[in-house]
Amino acid sequence: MSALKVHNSLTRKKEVFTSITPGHVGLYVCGPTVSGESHLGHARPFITFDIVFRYLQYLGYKVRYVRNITDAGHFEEEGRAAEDKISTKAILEKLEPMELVQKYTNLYHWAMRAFNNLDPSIEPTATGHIVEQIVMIEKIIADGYAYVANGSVYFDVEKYNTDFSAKGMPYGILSGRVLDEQIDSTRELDNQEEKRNKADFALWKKAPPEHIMRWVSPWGEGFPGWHIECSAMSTKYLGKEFDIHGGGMDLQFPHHECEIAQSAVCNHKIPARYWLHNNMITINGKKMGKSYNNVIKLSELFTGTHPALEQAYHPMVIRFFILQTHYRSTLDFGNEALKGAEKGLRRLWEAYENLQHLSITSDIATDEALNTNVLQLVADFDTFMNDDFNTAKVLANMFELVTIINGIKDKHIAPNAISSSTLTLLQTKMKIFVEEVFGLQPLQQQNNDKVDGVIQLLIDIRKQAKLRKDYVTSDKIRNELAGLGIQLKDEKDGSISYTLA
RNA sequence: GGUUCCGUGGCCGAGUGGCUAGGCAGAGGUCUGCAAAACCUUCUACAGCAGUUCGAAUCUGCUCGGGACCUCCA
Repeated sequence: MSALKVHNSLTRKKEVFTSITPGHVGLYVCGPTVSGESHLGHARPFITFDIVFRYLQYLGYKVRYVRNITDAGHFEEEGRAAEDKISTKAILEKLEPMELVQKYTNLYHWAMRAFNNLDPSIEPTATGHIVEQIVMIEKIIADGYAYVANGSVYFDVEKYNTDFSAKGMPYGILSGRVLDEQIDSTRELDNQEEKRNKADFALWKKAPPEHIMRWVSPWGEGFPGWHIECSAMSTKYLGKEFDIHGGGMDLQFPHHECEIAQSAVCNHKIPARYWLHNNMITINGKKMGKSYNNVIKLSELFTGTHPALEQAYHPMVIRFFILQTHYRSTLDFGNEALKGAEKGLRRLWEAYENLQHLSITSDIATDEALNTNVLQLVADFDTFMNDDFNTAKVLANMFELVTIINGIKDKHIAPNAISSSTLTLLQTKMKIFVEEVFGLQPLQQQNNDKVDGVIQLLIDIRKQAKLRKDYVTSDKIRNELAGLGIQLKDEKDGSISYTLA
């Protein structure tokens, strides 16, 4: 079997993946900031790296998957007036930050479960690691790469760049930026005057009196900077150097660049060997993001309650939609595309279920070419996934197999065209890739025995009506069941099956 | 302005030199009492121009168009 290759943003090349510790993989992915509800754009990295997590396990690795929750910082709740935060009301009327954080963490977990994303091995919170962050900042100050200014601490990017360029780790190594070029282009920010250099970034921010999230530190009351939590937590749980760091492309600069700088000072190494970045979901060609005011929240997506949505979309449709594209490409949202994904997924799933019920007794294939073709299509699942997780190509192969599966079921293809061992392999591999690697689930609920009994009864009545040529009755049964979302299908052999919408 | 990516048929998308992915939609057909489903066949492509090459969607240059990052952002 071919070796797994991944596109490493650090080297801008596709590289063979080898883990630091044989048999084990350390995977860190930047999780959500829980100051608001997750939207479709957020779904992409979590589904993308869920596939990475699942596939690495399929390859036999024991994976420690760390995905943080950012619950510290300068937060404002969506739609809540800013003055709430600085009010002097009784404590129960005030916005309690951990209450806000809890609310959105719960919503986030709800969405992750709906997508059938596996739980990460460790889900550390920034607020739970204030001490680790402070220790790390102290180390950076002690080494001379950070300075205190008016209760805040800033990272000295210029000094870092000078010293660490000599060690092969210039600031900008990940994003391909040259420090000198960007100094002029950095815009004005708050408290800019505290920084020695515009490119410097905060490790610790002094909390103004009205700020409600604050912790005691050697530099006074404040809260951690935007990048330090990931460095502190990835080091704690995965070590000074680990295998894969993932996240959205928009995090490449400055977030991941800053992480590298912080960790390099403390641990003398670039923290991760492979940096994987997923591309954005766009809407009308523009990135979905809160600054563009074009986000569709996951709850809106699942219920169809957003002006841009023509209908509700099942979480599995979203998952499938995302898998149809390679993770490094942008993916454009649209109702037509989502509806197409829904239909495609239904077709795939139905054939997948039918496949599990097929049986072939002969181990001699009567159609050698078809048999070979099936074996190749299945073998390529691994080949394509090993090529930087090309889920789109795997799905294309699956759909070619769908046609063959349906052909055998409908007897367009001879029952013994493929051998029983080929069928068994097909059944096994499809199950592994559809359910375990891709994490897909059926759109409809599992059939309930009682409901099934009722429907079978109606099917029998309809059959009898048809024999009498009483099409009024048979069509009534068919049409009214269809109205309830139950679709009857007359099979080639005269039997009738049904699907629930 | 700096860095960088992209432009594939009605829609979403795969694809880095030759073997025209795939899904959805459209058209015709088979099956069916009629449908649906399924299956078979089929129409729309590689932004434009020039170049390299026996041969380019794929390499090079230019033009046009769009995006991302440089600020919280998946």
